[in-house]
Amino acid sequence: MMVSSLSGSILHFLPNSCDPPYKVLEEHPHLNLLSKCNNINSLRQIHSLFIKTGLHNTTFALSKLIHFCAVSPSGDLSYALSLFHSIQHQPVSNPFIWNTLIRAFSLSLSPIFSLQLYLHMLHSGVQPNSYTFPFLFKSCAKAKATLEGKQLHAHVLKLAIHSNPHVHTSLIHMYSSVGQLDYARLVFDKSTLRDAVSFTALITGYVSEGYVDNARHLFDEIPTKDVVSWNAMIAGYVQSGRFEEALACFGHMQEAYVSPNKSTMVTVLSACGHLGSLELGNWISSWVRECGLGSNLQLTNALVDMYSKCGEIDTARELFDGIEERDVISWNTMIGGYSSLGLYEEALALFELMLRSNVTPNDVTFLGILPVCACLGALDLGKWVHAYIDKNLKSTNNASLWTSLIDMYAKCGCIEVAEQVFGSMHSRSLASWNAMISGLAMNGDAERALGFFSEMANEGFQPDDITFVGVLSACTQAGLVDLGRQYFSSMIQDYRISPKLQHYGCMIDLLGRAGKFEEAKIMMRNMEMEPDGAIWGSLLNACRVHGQVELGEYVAERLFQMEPENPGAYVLLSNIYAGAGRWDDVARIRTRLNDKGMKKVPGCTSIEIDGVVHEFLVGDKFHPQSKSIYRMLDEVDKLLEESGFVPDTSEVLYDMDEEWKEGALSQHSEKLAIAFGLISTKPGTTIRIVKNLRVCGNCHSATKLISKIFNREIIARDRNRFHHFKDGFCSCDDCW
DNA sequence: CTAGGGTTAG
Repeated sequence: MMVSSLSGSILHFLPNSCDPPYKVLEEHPHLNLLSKCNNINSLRQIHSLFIKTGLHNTTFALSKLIHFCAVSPSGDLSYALSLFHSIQHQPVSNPFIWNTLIRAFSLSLSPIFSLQLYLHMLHSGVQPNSYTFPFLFKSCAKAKATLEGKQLHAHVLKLAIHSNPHVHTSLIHMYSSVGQLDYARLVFDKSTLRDAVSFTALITGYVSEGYVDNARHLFDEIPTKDVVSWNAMIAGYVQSGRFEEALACFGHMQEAYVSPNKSTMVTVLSACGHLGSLELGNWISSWVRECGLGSNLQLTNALVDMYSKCGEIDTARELFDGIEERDVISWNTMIGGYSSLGLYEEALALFELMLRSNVTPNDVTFLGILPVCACLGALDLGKWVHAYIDKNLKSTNNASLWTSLIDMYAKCGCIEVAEQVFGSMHSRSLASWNAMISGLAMNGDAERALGFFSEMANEGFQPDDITFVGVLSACTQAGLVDLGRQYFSSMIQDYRISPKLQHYGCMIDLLGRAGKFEEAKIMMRNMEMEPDGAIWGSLLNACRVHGQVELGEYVAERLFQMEPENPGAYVLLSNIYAGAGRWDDVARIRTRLNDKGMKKVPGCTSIEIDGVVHEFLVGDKFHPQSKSIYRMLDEVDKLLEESGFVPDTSEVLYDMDEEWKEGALSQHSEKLAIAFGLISTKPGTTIRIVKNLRVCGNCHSATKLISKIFNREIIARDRNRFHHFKDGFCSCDDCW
């Protein structure tokens, strides 16, 4: 919208005064009623009283009414407007009323309307004053109406009110928040007004454009820094992710004897959470109690966030439970806290409670819940979330929400749906490309993962370290040694990304599985950092695949030292011995494991039926439908036998890794889950299961056959990848 | 009678 240029006639217009003097009216008894009015209904009553007594004919009384419903939080802007229109028949020459309505729109969801009102004001011949412009500039800032803001700037200059401090600062603020730093700076530099307020307006502009160091220089120039300017600087560091500096700034603030307030603490708590500074967090917590601010919602939310980020989830929950009226941020913070600590059940339980409490979830809620769906393989819930987003949050610009959906579908094995979501995104982010690439890789489609990588480059996206984790893992899953090497060196040379542990992990896994042990060892020696347990672990797994007993023993010893509490290395080494037929050594390792009191993580498979997640352990008889499950299992085994399937008993020991020895092969958790899936879903439905460990060789062969016999697609997610079983084949080509 | 800068979840 363009504001017509201010004509001379309007500038020189002198409003007529048709109201009786204010003083007389101020003493009118009914006017005092407004000060006690606290809701729209009593306002209506007062309004009717005004009509009865004839007060409604005075602009002064109406302006009081309008002010109440336009600005008070319990007011009603449309009521204010109808009051305003009721006095349209006579010229509203009182700028106060116009200003009030312009202010009301600047606070509303459609601030741009205040500009329309401003135009209307000009056409009615009312001269804007120094009160009008701060509201207008706030609206321009909110609506990012740069062009209109510049025109209004011209009006300010014509009216010669640019040296008014309020007008001046709101102008700087407007240019700052639409990203026009040069103009903000120009306004600032042209004026002699250099108080903390105008400095701060400029500082936040620099911060939001990412120039936190420039902001700091300005900050240092402020003659007398007040709380707000300190808060702005601390928040600037927090927004730039420079949390240590935020805390240092907070320290300087205290040295300068400026007392912090609520906002200071809210901001500092956010930094504490990111840095895990529990000590400072606790100190602020007692500050909050001492100041009697324990019931302040913003502060409590910030404390909940800080505690959960510091891992003190129970303290966080206690605070959360103590909140009288939780807002959506309280819920999101708590759910996100559980989610990021891997406490999935708790996160889901709280989400359910949130919905039952009739709190409307928003995009941030789902950013906490979708990773839970992804980790648990809870596809039904994930689909529900997707439908909810489509229905209620369709217009969200939040690219990370769509990315979370892509990730969820990919991790639930629905790579086609993930791709549909990706295709429907309005503006793709780097993260969404990354999610697609690693999603395709983990679903065993290396070729398309690499295809997406080149496509993304064509669309002008610069890959980052996470992209390359996806690309390299695609190579690893598919055993593409040469390509993997090429991408690895291209990452370093062409993209100047220095490899991290995860990249080395992929490469060593890739080389080891291809039997290139020498090359893997050289790479491990040349790494800039110490290889971690995961890297030694993948080398040990490679030793298992290639029957490398001697190297395996060496690698296992390293792992025993590095991670004495991790039974994984013992299990893998015993597998290596079993594979070589060295049963005495198998027994020796098992004794060693038992002596240490370590237990193998039990194999556990889950399957979601109608939104409920059912978990199975080896030989598990706890399920309410246990009897029918075992009846189905017998039938499965019978059919397997009839089609010539011979259980590989050597694998019982060989694969102790996965299910130890306590259960018969046919009672492995994945088979229980599949049997349950067969009796609980309609024929032909895809069965999806999630296993916490790698799938065992015997079950893998059995599942391939089951997919053919029962004509079912079975999608199994194990610890690191997917197996799509169909017609007797698996997408992994029997290599995992 | 109104007015300027900072403030929580990802």
